[in-house]
Amino acid sequence: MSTVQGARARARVEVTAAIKDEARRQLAADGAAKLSLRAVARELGMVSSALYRYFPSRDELLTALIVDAYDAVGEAAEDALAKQRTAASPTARWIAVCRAVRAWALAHPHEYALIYGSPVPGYTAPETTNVPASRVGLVLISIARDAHLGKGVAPPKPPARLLVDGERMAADFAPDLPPAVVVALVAAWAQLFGLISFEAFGQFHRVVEERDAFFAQAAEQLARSVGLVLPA
Amino acid sequence: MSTVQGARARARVEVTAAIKDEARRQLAADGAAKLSLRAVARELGMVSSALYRYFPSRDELLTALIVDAYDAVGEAAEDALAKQRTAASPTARWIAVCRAVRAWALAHPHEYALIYGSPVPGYTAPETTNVPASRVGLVLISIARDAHLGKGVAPPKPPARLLVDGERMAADFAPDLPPAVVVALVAAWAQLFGLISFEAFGQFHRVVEERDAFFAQAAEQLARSVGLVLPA
DNA sequence: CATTTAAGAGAGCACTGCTCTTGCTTTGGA
DNA sequence: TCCAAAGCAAGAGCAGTGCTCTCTTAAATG
Repeated sequence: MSTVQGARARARVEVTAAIKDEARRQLAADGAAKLSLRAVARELGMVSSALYRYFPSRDELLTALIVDAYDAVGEAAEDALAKQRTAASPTARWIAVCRAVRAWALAHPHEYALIYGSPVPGYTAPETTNVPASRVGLVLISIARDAHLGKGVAPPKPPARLLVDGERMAADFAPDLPPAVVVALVAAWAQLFGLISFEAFGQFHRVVEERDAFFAQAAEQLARSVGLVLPA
Repeated sequence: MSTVQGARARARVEVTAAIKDEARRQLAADGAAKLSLRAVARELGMVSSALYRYFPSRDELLTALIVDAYDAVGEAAEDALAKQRTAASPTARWIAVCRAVRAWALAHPHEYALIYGSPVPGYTAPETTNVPASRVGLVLISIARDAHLGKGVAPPKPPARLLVDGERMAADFAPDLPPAVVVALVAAWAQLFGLISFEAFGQFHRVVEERDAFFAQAAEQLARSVGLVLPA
């Protein structure tokens, strides 16, 4: 697919990309609330109505940016893992991935807010975001799987009803992981983004100063909570 | 203070309250992005320019709602603690407070998003929000203090630079707590809101179904991470 | 009672998302 | 090759927004 179609089609993907780029620029500068279709069009030298040939509404443009943002964090996480895949211990890999996600968030706070802050559009995230949204989670799962194939400290056993959830999730994502580990992983996943969100959204202002060290410490504790053993 | 001033002054506080109430209604209905000064004024039977006698801008109105929301969660947490103060173990109190905060968030998702989601206004939260914003944190600290005055499992020792942060925070909020515990508390605080935010913002959609049990399990793990011992 | 003060009403500015109609250009089939 | 069909840009226009003025009326103060 994407064979050499007519020049018209190529122009279309270029304009589409230009719109997204300019929108991302404005997003990074002023935040999602102030992203204006008219301003994007103005900056691109076209009239606002022309932009509707490419994105049927402002929310659709935002959705496109959301998908791109999910892919960007996901890629950051996957790259961090790839760089450490063979050498380091599972715990070191876990911490490296956590660090990478945090670094991306702090470097792109508005894009981060778009995906992990309050949902901006009419409350329902489109289905197209589901796959890119799970990339970071899958990276974390893969680290835990590698670790638990060897030895690993089992997390505390959850009650039976929760284990049902854990089994279903394990069936979907990691058939060889014990359900209790999957449950702990999901919790760690949410907690990781709690740490990052508080830092990115300014909740640590005048509270935590040594943020790198603080985050490293917390990421280590998260690794422990999913049963990864610490290097001596 | 607040002595019986003229009837005009009383009308002012009443109108101010009515504006905030209507704004809160619209916030709960459609979210912060769609909160409109003109719509609030319209609903109250006044003209939009009159509203500016009470709030100098839309952001100031939002700030007032933010302060109220912080106070509401804070009160929910304090009430939950008060109900269990004498009877239950520190761990049970911790979980009760966590549950109360979560319940408030799920009951008022838009107000929750206002304070723990992406920062809406021009990036700087006013200083007036600082005190109400710390109420939940103070409740968590007080539970840990009660527990650690007796016995408690010390969290892993952070590196020296981080301990400096911990000592400063301890000096501010809990002089009798070991710095390492304070550091762990702040991490648990952020992680708690990570769990709640993911649930409130729909990130657990089609992932976690047994959310009550899941949250209880995670809250228990958080208690453990700050050194609270579990009841046998 | 006179005067200062506060509040509401209304018009208006600059902006937004979005729709509709009007022309122009590229495209693909006869 | 020509011609209809489709894609695209432009412009006007609608309804809505935050916010700022001016004007008038009602209350509080001296």
